[in-house]
Amino acid sequence: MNLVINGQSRSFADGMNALDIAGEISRDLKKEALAARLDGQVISLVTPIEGDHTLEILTFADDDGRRTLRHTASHVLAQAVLRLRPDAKLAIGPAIDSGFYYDFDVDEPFTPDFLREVEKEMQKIIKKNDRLERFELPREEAIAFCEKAGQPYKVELIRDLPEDSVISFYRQGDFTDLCAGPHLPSTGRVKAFKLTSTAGAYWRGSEKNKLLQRIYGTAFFDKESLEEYLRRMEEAKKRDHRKLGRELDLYAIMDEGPGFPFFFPKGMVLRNELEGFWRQLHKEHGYVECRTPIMLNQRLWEESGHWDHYKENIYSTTIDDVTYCLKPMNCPGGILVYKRKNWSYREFPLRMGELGIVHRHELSGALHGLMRVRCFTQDDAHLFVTPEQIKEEVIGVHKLDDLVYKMFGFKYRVELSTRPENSMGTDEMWDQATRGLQGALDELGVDYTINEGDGAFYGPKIDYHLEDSIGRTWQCGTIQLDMNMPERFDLSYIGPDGEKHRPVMLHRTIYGSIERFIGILTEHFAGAFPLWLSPVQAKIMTITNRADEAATAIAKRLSDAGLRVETDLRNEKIGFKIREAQMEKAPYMLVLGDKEAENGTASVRSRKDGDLGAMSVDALLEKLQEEIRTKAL
RNA sequence: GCUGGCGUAGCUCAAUUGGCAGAGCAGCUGAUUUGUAAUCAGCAGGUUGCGGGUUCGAGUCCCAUCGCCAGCUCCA
Repeated sequence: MNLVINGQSRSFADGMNALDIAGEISRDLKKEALAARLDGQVISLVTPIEGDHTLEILTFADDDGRRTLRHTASHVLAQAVLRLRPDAKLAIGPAIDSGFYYDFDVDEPFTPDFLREVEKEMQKIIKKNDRLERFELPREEAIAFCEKAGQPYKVELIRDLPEDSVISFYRQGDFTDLCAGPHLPSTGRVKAFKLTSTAGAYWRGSEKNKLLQRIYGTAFFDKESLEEYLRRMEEAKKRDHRKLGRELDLYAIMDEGPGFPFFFPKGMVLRNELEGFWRQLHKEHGYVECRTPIMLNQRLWEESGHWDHYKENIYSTTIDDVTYCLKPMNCPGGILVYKRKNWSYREFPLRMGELGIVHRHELSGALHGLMRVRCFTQDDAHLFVTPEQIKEEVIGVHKLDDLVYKMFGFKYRVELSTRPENSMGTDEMWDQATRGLQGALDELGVDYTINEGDGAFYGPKIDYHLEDSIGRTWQCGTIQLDMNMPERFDLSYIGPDGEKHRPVMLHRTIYGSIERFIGILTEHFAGAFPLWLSPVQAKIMTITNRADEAATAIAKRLSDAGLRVETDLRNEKIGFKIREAQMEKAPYMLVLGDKEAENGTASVRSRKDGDLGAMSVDALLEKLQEEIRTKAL
């Protein structure tokens, strides 16, 4: 047979497997091989190959290679748990980005001590190095096999497979599991793993189903990589925005208001800078701004459909027999602003922004620092457009998102979410709206994944996800296409034909929520914000109190020029002052002693580059202002 | 909301089988006038989340409740 491997064509004997072939290429590759990709399909290293194909040997560096290793690790985990708890019922056990998990139905929840026992049992299984053998069964036999094994969840999984699907199992020693594969050739190839945590998880992800016990773990190709990963996770925890928010005196959430963040003076600087930039950017891109009340009567929310679809998340209060709702979204308010007058197509697209404060009663267990709160400010905007303008406007919003995220150095992931079950509107509207969003993404050549059934109740949406310090992703920007609200509120504009037409509404955010975005920013920069965002941009410190006057003068000069400065005139050693300023992550430290006081300079120290030497105040001011103007990272 | 874990000084953490609530940092006071990541000394700081209970005695054990953490669910 002829195989093209990494672009090179070679001949091998028919029936050889990828592991043998890797061995012929190099001894190292054979050691590192985890799976193979044959004509694009991932296969096991021990699957015999015949005929002419394109083959790739997959190592840990490849997503599918990594997944194969971790998937096998999850089987080893399940095997170990079954040995220790023979009555455990197996649910599912996939590889995930950070490792793997397995869900079990057990009477007693797992404890941390039990995890250590499971790890020991896994070591034994790995040491024994059992082969993983694949076999297939016809549907009815597969069901009978799982019923006999006392595995009802597996039976349910098989019943849900399409009639004609191949049902495969993997056996390793005393353990067999329903699984599509592929897997490593034997358990001994799982060399470096760790069980990291336990958690409850609902069967098939629905809270209506039984709560199962999940064990999370991770696995790497070698011990060093595993330890490196665990070390990195420890480091990342130091960047947790909840910790930095307190240490840097930016913001906090107190027991008195779960999910309702406080912003301290320094945190307010971040908010104000972000909002100021937002206003400037939107002005440049043809947006106008409005503000709508944070509380409006219940009738409005009934009319908009929020009462039916979102009631359990709405805070309300009744006064004078009228129920008022704290707005969970800005759109109905924006719609009232639109409806105040008649519109011509000539005024379209109408782009109306609002930094809107919304309240949502999120489940207590879902709250997470600034990332998920119960009160937040959306950098919202509603675009009222003609159907013909949809694509162009979506493209325009995407470009704004891209510009903002890139400016901060964020990588982002795009998802297109389609019609959910509990939704309003006709199939036709949804089709048209979804096609509109998809068409714009395709035209832009954006990579995106489709999230079936995850749209808003009034329309499909494009979501932008950003990562936190430990790799969890959070939705920030969103573009939602809405043909329902205009219908419900009977919105119209006058077209070129002089007739009334229905506008299409786009709801969109870029930061998503100022609070969440600040959380992400804090973690992204580990609290060392770029100069333009830094709460204190320059800290001016004296060596002796003979320099106090010069320090105060420089502080005034910089402050008058619009910079945020603080002075440290305390009678302390300069090393001590620098240490504090460095820990406060002040981007610039200006040291003033007798020399500087005499010749009117400042010794400049940068947070990241250390001592930069003496500079005149003019030169310094110019340098800082340039850095702020360009929003340098 | 659910499952599990955890709540001790502003922060990070101690406190033996139930037996006198403690340390470092931060804070305050005093001394020190110092050249690029910690000067020294002293003082103060607590209804151990809140409420019940068991006990001669509870930070420690039990119940309830609030909050936090991880995950699930949900979502900007």
